[in-house]
Amino acid sequence: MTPSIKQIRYICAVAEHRHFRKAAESCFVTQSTLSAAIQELESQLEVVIFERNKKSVMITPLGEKLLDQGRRILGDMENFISLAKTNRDFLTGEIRLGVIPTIGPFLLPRLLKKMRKAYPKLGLFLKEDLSAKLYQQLQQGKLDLIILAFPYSLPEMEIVSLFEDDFLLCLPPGHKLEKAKQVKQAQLHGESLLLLEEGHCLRDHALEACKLEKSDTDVGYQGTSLHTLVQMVANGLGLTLLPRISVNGDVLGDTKLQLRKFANKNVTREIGLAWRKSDPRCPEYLELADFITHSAPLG
Amino acid sequence: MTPSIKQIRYICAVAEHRHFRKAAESCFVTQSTLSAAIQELESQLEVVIFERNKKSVMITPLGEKLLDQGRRILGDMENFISLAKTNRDFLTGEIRLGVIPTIGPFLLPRLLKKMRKAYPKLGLFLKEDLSAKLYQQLQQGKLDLIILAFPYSLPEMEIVSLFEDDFLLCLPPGHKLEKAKQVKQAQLHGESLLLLEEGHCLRDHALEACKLEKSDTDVGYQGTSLHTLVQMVANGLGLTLLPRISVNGDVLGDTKLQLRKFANKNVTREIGLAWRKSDPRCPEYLELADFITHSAPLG
DNA sequence: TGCTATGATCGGTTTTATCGATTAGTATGT
DNA sequence: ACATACTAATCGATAAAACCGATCATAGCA
Repeated sequence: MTPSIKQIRYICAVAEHRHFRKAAESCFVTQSTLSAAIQELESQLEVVIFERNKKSVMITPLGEKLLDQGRRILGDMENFISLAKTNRDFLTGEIRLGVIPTIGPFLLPRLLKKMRKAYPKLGLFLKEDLSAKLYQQLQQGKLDLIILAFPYSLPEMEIVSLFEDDFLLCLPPGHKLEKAKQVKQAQLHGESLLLLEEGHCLRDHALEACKLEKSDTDVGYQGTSLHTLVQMVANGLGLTLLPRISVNGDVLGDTKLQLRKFANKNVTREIGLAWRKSDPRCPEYLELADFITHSAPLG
Repeated sequence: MTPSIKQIRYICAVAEHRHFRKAAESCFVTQSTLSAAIQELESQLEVVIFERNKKSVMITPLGEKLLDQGRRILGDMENFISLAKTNRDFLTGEIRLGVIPTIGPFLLPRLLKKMRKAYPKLGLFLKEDLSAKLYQQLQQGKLDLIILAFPYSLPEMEIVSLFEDDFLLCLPPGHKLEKAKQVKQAQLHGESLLLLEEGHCLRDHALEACKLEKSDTDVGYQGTSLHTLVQMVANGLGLTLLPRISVNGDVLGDTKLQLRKFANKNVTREIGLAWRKSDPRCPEYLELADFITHSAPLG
């Protein structure tokens, strides 16, 4: 049997007041309650903590040791409570979050649901836009936090990495690359590679990841969103690269498109969180980053 | 409101198993009990520790911190219990204690009563004799512990001081020294000083304390006990020195004898506890010494 | 569409905590 | 010597809680 916090409290009170009735008062209970609790503790542990005399209360040597340890327990319990208190107002209020279109629709649905549970008092204002626009608004203080894909230059901003998001090759059924379990970057030369229109960082990251030049792509067709691109591929207009996060986010829908991993390493983009270096809520953002990393790495 | 140990236990169990039902089993309660307890904790602290999904249990960042602190509390509680366990068998069994006649009758009555309460499982076998005899028996292992007055030479023995016991001058009503509130050692010259018979260390300590030679005393009368000496003083045969411990122990009874303090410092004897250096129960004796010092310094 | 498994919830029962009143024992004052 | 004041322990009754078993709502899987 384990002693209760209350019992520890009681013995500490008696040690302090050296008087059962006064100790009981200080604990807001009657003397009988306190006496019974201490007797129960002593008999359960089979030790004598106090040597009661009708006129005075003495503490046994063993009692002194137990009291010392007991006070430590109470101290730790206070720490536990104040830990909860100080963190209670952590991640509350409102945060204005910007996300790029190639992340938002796939990451946010699950993430927001979890966040509502973990941080019920946190209000999130959301904005979806291209990296450059989000950066401007972050600078101006119109946003507090942005989720982007990196590498991307963000002077004056604090950046933490959330997780790696690897690219998958998306091709229509019957395509000549369908038989390969994995593809290599070099096999894309000469293929009609469909990408998002200018401004989307995904476009640059995909090209960089596949070691391709802009001239390698068929600029005749450009998608306005990943969903559009998928439809274009389904209609036989070419191939495209999809970030895993979008695949996990069901960007393919009920199309019959195929996906292939790259044999090469590091065909990825990095998803990260950024905020103004001067923002005092930095600790909260770090915790939020931790939360996202641990709760949503695979979309 | 303070969390209970049980609640801390429950959250640690859930963190360990990441599963409410299994955690509940490990705590020997039903899942409903555990769920309710954790919910109560979370709502009282106004924090979210676990993010429940029908399929998995996640721990919030704050939850991790609280769990860390919670484990500390549980650890401290275990220490508390084991502290009690290891000390439970401390000072149990039998101890053979020797005491000299000028201490025993005055110190033991109160002390033994307190010890019975503080160490109910400790049995004490008592022996009263002169210092030299006690020392011999301690050497031979016929005693475990002796209480003597010091200075006294005890080769091979461990000695700890318990408390100082000062001498008081005891005189009959009407004596010429009665008017003085305090007396000086020098005033005793020429007085008829009654002492215990040879062999009692009190005799030597009293002479030493008063800077007197043996020849200064009236060797015609010697008492066999302090009670005898008191009766002799009451009958006008002279003065005597009484240790305070005996006065507090009511050696005077209903006599009308007067007591005077000495103006000089250090007119005292030292009461101490001794045991064989080789005795493995040394830690227990040290604790016992501590107990005596704190519970019986003034008899 | 069932099937299984999870955590939350509800009603009833047992257990525990607490109180007020009383008792027994001790020191103090008359 | 006796009454008084104060102590901690004890007792019986009652209020509070802890706990269980059964059920429910929901999510994932076949």
